[in-house]
Amino acid sequence: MKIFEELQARGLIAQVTDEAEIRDLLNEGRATFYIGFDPTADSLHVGHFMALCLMKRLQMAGNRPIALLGGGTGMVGDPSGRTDMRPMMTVETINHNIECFKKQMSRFIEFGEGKAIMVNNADWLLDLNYVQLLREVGAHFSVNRMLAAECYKQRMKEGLSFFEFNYMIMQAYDFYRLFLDYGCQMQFGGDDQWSNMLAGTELIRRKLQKNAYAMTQTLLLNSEGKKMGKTQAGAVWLDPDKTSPFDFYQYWRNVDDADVLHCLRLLTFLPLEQIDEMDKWEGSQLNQAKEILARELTSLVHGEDEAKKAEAGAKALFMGGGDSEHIPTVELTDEDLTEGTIDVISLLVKAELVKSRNDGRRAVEKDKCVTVDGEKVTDIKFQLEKEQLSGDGVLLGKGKKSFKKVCVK
RNA sequence: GGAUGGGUUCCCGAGUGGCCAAAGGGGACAGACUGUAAAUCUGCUGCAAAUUGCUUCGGUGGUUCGAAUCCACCCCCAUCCA
Repeated sequence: MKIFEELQARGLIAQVTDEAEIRDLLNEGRATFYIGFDPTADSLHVGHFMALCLMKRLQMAGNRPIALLGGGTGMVGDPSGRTDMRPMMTVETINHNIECFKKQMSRFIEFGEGKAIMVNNADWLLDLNYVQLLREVGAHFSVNRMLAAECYKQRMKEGLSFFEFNYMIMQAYDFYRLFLDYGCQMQFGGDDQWSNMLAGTELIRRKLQKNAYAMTQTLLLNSEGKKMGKTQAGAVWLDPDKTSPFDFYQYWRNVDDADVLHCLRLLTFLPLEQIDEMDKWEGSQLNQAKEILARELTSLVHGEDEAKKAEAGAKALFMGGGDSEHIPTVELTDEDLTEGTIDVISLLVKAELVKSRNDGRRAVEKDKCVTVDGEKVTDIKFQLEKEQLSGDGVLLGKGKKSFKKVCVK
């Protein structure tokens, strides 16, 4: 099975401009393509991960990827799929985020001579002259058509500033520049990028009378049509300091039954035959599929060692016994203790198992769901001595799912 | 610039002088049931030195014993007109 067919079989392809042409270019390894990443945060998230996987798959098939960092487009912010304007980021934030992105990306994609290329659109966007741009590029855009684009339609109710309206033009210009400078004839991206990407192919056609292609990737949605990779605490980050490998593992271990197979196809590199085999599993057997999903992804993102640790920790907590060494641990210092003791509520707050002292009080008194080493604690005055917390510490639990080991250094 | 309607807690949204830390729904969290799933049912959801106190209804001032609610000015958003 060739790469294009595999992408299709995995359900990764959402829309294409010219299927026959794209298939040939990709399958023959002749494509130079780009994917843009706007530095909206100081870590990549799951959506970016999918894009990186796509780059990797295509790179393995002999194609040349360009990772475009949006140092210029990030100055504006893509209004697609949003109901309000993104907060404007400072140049410092943007640059910092770009550095973070670079580090994380290099872990997935091979950059360098004859390999993938990394560019920053700040290099050309920031120096553009307004009037000149209007004449050279603006003349090729029809406002009527732009307004009809799906990504702007959603914003017609809530309001769309002229500032954001220009985003599409910037992205189109990026494609045009990469086409000229690197012979990049394809752009890939999330399905929400479709209109922006088409703007690019059209700009190239109008200015150069040349063909360029676009293909969008399925967005990672769950069976209810909501974006995956979000939790109440925000996104599931790839940065281990923002989302620990354990939490990352748990996120995938806990996906809905209805979504496991879908995720395996879209996100892992496991052979399709193996995934099809799992597709026959039912009921509680799906738990195995979830374990595989969690292990595979954690391994890809954080390395095999971290994946094993996360798995061991999870087994210790939920399957009984096992190796408790790898349960996420919070280390306290003497300053966290008062006269060598600490009360449960403070402990819950320090361990970030509750969001406030009130929340902790409720958990203890009302929900009665707090445990210390498996013993239920229902008295908010409950104190822990330093001796209990030294060494391995104690296992603090809130409910059946949230646990932290707490110890004093 | 003009007219009209708006800005309420994580989100949607009710509330037009005290009974308001603010209805209802969603989400989140906890419990029952399970398979660390879903669905369902129940509880719960501002903060703290907790029978009390403090902060919150776009902002700043004002009226009042008392303001999310009334007044003034300002900021922001939508729709129509320019």
